[in-house]
Amino acid sequence: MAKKRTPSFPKSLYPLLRADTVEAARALLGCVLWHETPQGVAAGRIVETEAYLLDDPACHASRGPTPRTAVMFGPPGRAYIYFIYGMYHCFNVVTRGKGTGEAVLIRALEPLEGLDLMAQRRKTENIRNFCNGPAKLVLALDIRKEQTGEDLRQGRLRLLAPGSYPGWNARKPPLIKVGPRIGISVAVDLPLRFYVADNPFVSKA
DNA sequence: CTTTCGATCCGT
DNA sequence: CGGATCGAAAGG
Repeated sequence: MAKKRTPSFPKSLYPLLRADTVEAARALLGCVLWHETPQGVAAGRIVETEAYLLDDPACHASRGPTPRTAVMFGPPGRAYIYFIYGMYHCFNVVTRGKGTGEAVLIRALEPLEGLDLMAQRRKTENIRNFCNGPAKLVLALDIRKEQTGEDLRQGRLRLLAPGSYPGWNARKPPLIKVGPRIGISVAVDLPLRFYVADNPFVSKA
């Protein structure tokens, strides 16, 4: 009988989250976002990210800490989830050390586990529409705003190593493409969006 | 207190 | 391309 592997946070990721947000945005591609609720587990591979930097007017933390963005100024590896457009939420991974407000927005996942739950929550049978957008993946995994501040190395909401599920060859990593960020009105031209080339689950090619 | 507007999604 | 929908944050 095969030994069942417990999903685990990639040890090498934490120093990177603390050190450099752009490198973190690249390194997060391929990692798995995993959420366990009373209904079961839903998980997907991260295929699209965006970096939000301190000196960047599009970054929520760029004008100093507020009640909403306080967690961005805390330790790395925590969840920052915010409410947007009156009806949606977006999920970020906090980066850098205490006092520095930066984060990586997770924009798209390739669905891996809990496809039935995702279909229910997203009210569609089309797998491509489960997690191909920042608010869509929050709905598909049923992530709540109250989970802001949770440590993504352990607990119900986790970041897992790329090898945690089949379908990722660390020896032959896919091409990473770079482009401008989406949905912002300032600093539009900065090349801070990263995505896996030729992946059908990215929100925009 | 009032106003503005947004790191989006969906149907047309 | 416009409508839905509401809280955070900036301004008076």
